[in-house]
Amino acid sequence: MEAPALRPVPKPKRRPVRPKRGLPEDTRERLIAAAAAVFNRDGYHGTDSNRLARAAGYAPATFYKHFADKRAILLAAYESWVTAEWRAIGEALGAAPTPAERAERIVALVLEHHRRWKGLRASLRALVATDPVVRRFHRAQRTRQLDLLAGMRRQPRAPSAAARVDDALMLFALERTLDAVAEGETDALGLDLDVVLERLRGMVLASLNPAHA
Amino acid sequence: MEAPALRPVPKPKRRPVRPKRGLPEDTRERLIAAAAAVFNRDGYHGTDSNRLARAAGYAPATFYKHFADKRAILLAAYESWVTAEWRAIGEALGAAPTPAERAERIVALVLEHHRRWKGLRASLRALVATDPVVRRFHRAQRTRQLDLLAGMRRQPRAPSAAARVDDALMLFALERTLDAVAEGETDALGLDLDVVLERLRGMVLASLNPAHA
Amino acid sequence: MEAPALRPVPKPKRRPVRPKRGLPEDTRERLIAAAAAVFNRDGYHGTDSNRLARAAGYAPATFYKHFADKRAILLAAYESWVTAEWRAIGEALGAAPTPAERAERIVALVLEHHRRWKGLRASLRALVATDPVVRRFHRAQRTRQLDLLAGMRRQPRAPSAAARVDDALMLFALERTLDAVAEGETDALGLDLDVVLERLRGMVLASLNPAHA
Amino acid sequence: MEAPALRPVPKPKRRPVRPKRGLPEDTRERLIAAAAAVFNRDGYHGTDSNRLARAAGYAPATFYKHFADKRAILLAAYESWVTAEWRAIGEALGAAPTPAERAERIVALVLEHHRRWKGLRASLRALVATDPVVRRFHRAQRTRQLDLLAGMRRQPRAPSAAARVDDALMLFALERTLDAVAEGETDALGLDLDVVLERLRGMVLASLNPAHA
DNA sequence: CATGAATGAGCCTTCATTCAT
DNA sequence: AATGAATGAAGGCTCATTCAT
Repeated sequence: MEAPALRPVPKPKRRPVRPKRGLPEDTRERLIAAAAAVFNRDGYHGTDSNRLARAAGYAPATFYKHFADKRAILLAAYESWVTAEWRAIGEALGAAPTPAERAERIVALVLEHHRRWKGLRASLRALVATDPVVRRFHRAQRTRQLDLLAGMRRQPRAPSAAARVDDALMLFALERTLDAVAEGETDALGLDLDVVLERLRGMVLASLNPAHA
Repeated sequence: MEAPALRPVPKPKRRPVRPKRGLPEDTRERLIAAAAAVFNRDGYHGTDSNRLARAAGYAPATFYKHFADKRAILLAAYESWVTAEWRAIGEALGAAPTPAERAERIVALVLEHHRRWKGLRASLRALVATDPVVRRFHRAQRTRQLDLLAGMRRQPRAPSAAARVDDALMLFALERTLDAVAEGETDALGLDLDVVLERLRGMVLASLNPAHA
Repeated sequence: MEAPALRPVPKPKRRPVRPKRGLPEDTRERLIAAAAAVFNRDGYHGTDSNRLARAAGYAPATFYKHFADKRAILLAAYESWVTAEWRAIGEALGAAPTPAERAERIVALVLEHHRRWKGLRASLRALVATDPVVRRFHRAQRTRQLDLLAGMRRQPRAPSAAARVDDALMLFALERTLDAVAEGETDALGLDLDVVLERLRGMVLASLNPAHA
Repeated sequence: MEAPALRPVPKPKRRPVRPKRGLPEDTRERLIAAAAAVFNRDGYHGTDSNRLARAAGYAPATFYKHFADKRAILLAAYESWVTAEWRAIGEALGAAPTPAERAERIVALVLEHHRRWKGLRASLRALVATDPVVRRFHRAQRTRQLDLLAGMRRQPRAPSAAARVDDALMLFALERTLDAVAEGETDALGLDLDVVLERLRGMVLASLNPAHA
């Protein structure tokens, strides 16, 4: 599936132009895009399916023609989000020749993504913590992410168990820290952003380039 | 405030004995303990205030005599949880002579706590992500935690900005990883638990003992 | 259970006096009485649980404190109805010395009941036809009714299979015909009410007094 | 109007072949046949007009090109049902020389019809009880049925009021009892089917042949 | 201090029906 | 003639919270 445009819309509130009678796929993508924006702004527990439909310019019933329930659209929005992030990283890496540059790009892009989708990520974490289905989905993404990371490494020899642990721990730390940065937690703790990012770049580089470690 | 007994109760469901008319402070603590247990089992959004009250043996209205709202009791349970964890760590450290032993104790204790209070922590993360008041409270705890950690270090010279960043990053990584362990995420990813814990011990030791790094 | 007052209330529509804070049993009976009246007036599919609650002077949530769903209150109303009818018949029979008088009383009382609760009975039939749980309940009532009828007979010797069939067929015919009378179907067909009732009395009498047949 | 094929279809669920663009009359009959089958299976309140249309291989809007609303198609299905039953009875009577054989045929055929269209009849009863328009329609059918029955009698002398009452009561009893048989109510009451049918045959015979009574 | 019956607002979901193609 | 995406109104049910006792 092509990822729908994941850009936060600036509080539509009033009904946007009615996109009456579009292709189902377009409707679905409009719903996903609107839901991502609304979740990002109001949180999963802060909206309801009627509002999600209205935000995309549709009536309540239209929502249920495309998604079984609120959770289903959250998963769809999550998938879009992951796809968009990975595509961005993939593109950036193609243009970065040295491992150091790649590490820098990764940190920068992930931070940007976490910043832009701060609220959506928060809702996601809330549901991963709470909802078994969302948790399953989340773990599948994580597995793919680990595999991708293994493939990025310079000398992909037989991947040792320890290497996979290191990758996973790096991902946990990277993600958790950049969420903290995005949400202002590091600021609140008085941490210097440049130092934080420098450390993260080091972590990512060490992970991509384990020979030098 | 003394932390109330934070032990997960195994599905009370049936009304416990009514402690009718005790000291207000006792009532409050019973409510907190019951709420912690119920949040841990069913999640914050998985219960309601009536059930919290009943789980402690009180009527709905009694709940509101002691807490302004549902969030307030979550915060109280959170505070209890943090207090209990820190007290346990403090006690354990007193009995651990070498930095390596201290690191080991810390990892073991935090893991045990995260395992036991898996559900409560999940709810907490959900609300930190969502609710500004909970977030503020959470940051205050984090600040205290950072200060505590700085105090634990062998040579508490002038704490550099970089050192505080390292501490914070270590805490993020430790906490995030042990949540993953507690929730079975590392198992699902096929990671070897011993290796994971070994790495974490290394991280904590390096943090306690920066001179050796 | 004492049967609540089953008297059709004349269109309350506007909220009656709030019976705030009564005994649960009183509330339950008020809800049942109001539901019986509303079902009788608007039909089962013509109301909703919110309206049933309001008709009894309560808020929607109160309804669900006493009944699991709309069907549950229909069953309760049905039970009240049956209980009331049987009690009336029992009382009338006590005062009727001869079988002929008893037959007359039975026909008259059942007709009166069917007339008064025409709409409720219609809803009941609709649900018996449609809902397995209501059907089960209905059959249980019918069984009791058959047993009662057998007990009324003059010489209760070994009840033959054929006698039970005759009783059942009599009940089917009596009930169906009196529903037709109550709903105006016999009028619409141009049938003479006196003749209809005369025939029914004959049927009932033959059933009570099989020796003479 | 020719009665459309009234045969219970075994759970179409998946869209049947699209008969796109046929004669309007064909479309109408396909819709009626599908609706009869679906009402019979799921009940009037257990489906919606979209499903009825899809079951016949059409789109929702097509339904409303042929029927004013959901009730209209129920009435059409009802009419088909009655027509089919009467035709079957008419045919069977032509081949039955003696009154006793005729009575037997009538009971057997009506039972078969009630068994096959159990669910449709249940919905019908529900709506007759509830909806004035359906009730009117139902009474018109009943009047025709009474007239037919009067015509069947051996010596159609001046039809007395009492005779018409007897006919109507017989019809009520026959129909009600055979519904009970079809729905398993008589089984649930432990009634012997042979005895029940024997009694009904006697009733019908007495009605056809009043001179012998 | 504790009660528990009662609540209003609102969420999730469905359905009979329409309209632009 | 047929379509099918779209809909507004409403129904069933829950929950955080209150108030008379």
